[in-house]
Amino acid sequence: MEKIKFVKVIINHKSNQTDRAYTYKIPEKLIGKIHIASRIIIPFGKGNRTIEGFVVDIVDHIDIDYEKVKYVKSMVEESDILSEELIDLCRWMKEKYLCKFIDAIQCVIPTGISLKSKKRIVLNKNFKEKELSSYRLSEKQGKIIKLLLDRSHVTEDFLKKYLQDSNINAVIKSLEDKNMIVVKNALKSDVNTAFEKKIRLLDKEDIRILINKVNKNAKKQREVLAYLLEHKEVLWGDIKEKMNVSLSTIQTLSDKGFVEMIEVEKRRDPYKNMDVLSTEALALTKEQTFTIQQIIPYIDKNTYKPFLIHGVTGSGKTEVYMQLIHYLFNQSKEAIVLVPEIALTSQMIERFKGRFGNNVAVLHSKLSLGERYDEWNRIKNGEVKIAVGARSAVFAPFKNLGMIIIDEEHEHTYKSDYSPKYHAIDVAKFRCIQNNGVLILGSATPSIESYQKSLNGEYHKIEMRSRFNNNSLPGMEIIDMRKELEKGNKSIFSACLHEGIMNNLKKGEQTILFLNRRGHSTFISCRKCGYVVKCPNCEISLTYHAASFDAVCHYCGYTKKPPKICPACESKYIKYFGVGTEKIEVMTKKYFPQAKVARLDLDTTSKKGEMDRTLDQFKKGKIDILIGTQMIAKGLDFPNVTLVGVIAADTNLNLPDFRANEKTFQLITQVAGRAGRGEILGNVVVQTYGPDHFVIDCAKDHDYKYFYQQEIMLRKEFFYPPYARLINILFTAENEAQLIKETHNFANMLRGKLLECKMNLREVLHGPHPAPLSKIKEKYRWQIIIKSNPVDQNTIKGIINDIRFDNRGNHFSKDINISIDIDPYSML
DNA sequence: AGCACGCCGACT
DNA sequence: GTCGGCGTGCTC
Repeated sequence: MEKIKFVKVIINHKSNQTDRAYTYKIPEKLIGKIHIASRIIIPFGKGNRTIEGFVVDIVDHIDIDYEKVKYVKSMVEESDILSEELIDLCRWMKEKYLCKFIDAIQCVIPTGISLKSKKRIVLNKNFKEKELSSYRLSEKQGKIIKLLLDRSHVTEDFLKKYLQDSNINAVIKSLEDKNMIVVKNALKSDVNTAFEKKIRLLDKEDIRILINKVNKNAKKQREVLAYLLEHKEVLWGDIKEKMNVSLSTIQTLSDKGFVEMIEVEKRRDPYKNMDVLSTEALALTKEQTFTIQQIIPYIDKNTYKPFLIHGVTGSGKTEVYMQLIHYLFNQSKEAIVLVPEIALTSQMIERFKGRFGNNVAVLHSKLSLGERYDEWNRIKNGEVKIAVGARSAVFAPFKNLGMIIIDEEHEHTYKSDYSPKYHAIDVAKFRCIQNNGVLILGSATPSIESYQKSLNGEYHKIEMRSRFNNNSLPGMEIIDMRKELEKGNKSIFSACLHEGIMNNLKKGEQTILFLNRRGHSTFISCRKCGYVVKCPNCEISLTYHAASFDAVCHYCGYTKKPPKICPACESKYIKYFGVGTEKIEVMTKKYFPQAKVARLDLDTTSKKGEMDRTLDQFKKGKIDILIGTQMIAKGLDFPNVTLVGVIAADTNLNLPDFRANEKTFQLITQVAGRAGRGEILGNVVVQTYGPDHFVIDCAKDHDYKYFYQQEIMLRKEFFYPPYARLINILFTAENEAQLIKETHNFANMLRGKLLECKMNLREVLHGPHPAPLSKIKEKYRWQIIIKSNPVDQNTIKGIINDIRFDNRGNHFSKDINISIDIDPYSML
């Protein structure tokens, strides 16, 4: 007799209490079919409701009561969406980020694919309409029955919308108890494979003879046959458009046995309308060749090897990436290319599609569920060899992964905001080790952590110092805005920047103005009593948007008209302070009425395609001055831009954030890189109130190394990463008093256990205290920050987990949400 | 998540 | 004395 085997299953419930592997028996019919990573359906709970689960292990014996163990019900039709490699990755993520196993799985599989139980409600066959009056029904019950008398069924989701109530379980149950309705449960995913019709010629006999068999009057049928003669098979959508035929024509031909209609899987292609310029490999500079030569041996060797390419903007990193990938192809291995965000993605995608055509799949959040799913499937099925995308593309399910490239590796977008708060570099490293792949991090301004690793040998460092056309880096001018004020210039433009813009307008060259704050005025305040207009849901000040005359909360979107009279002291001296991009736009139009001005920030790009439209206009020279936030700092490559103005370089410099210097240096360097990418030398004007700060100084001289030396000393002195490792535990709740109590409770337990481990409390534990954003969307936020020696972090993670789950009789209220961020990007 | 169990207030 | 409210605890 064959040994009965058991599977360990992670079930698809996002509850802390079900975050463990459940054991199931494998029914005979599934033995040999189920393997690790299979997606299966299992009965769960008292009513044996069916839910989705993922096999994480297969074992021979178990240590729980055999009778208690249930059988696996079936396998999901699309069962192999995960692989053993990815399950291992999830297990690692669970440990590393202290998240639930299922959260890690959700992160790795495409959104929308997981099965949700959807209730379908129909009338009970035994229920007679004429007896309706004999039931005493509540208003809601009556509404549901009335609805069901009109239609065959309703779904739970529909009912929720119809009754405008998300809590409808009770009312459904009550009708079920009265035997009036029947509830059917079905597991469904939000995203499905799309199909389309394909028409194919059945070549039984010579087609020319066939055509003559068709009635001469049936002109359309003959046309279709003639077309098919040439093309053999054709998609219904295509032929419909081209020849204006109706489905009945095809149906007739099919009935006659001339053609057949088959359903084929359809790939929704998000870029089908993109006309890409196909490119050939460019001739390489010496430096590029040298870079590639250093990496290729490791591709050949088939071992894990991480590289940091420190290359100035315009040094031609992308061409290096593409040629490396081309080399990888010869080894029939696949590559993932990560880019920070969507603004950058489109230029990168264009270049990759241009070079590699249909071998590229694209993954990012702006795609629809269906599009993303299909792109993911193209990767899964080996139809493509390259995945280009944002953070989550690091999970691309390639079978033979050879390389992961992370461009602009210092970008904060590689760190996830949602649980698990993973960092794409960590995940990429893990995947490359698993697959013996090459990891390539590229940046002009590497993160302090990465650069340190490249100095201590953990990463192989490669430098690219010269710009592609041998252009020099743009000249930087630092303007002390305090001196401007002394000279009587109260405008937001220094004399120097003003003159530069004027000159550019005369010469017909373009200008970019950068400010990292959107809106018109960043806060509204009473000059008499100091009252500041704040969001009632979030503890932050509202930003004034002049276009709509609204005061808007940038965290929750709360909007109201700004007060004309101070609500606190009833004075009329309400003033608008702080400058945002919207105000810059207004001022620019005022000072340079002859210029064509456009603005790019979150407010102007919320409409789909708006961003590409503006950038296209800019590219065509229809815009003289482009104003924007972060999103114009990165990647844009316009040769006619010869002047970049940084309106206020130090907005972030004085924030209580250990990464403030790093962020500022990176931002100035990046924005500066937008200037002088063409034939003409570029110029950058940086306005600041603190021109002596070493960050400004280093940025001016394009001196990353000196910046690094200064900054790493500060990190050491104040015990910050990479010398320390951070953990941020964020507690949120609506009830502030309870939140504070529970947070302190947690901190006390933590303190006790840390003492047991002989940790230096003063150094390690910070807080609890209100989070820098102490209230967002009606929820109060408190946090505990743990700063430790890198070697101690695992111990501390263990302690946190113990407190979270092992505290029987001392548990934390369900009303309090605990979110753990391991190695947070910043403390803000 | 969702379902059963169990303990308190409003009603027949 | 019972119906039903939802707080609590468990699901292989």
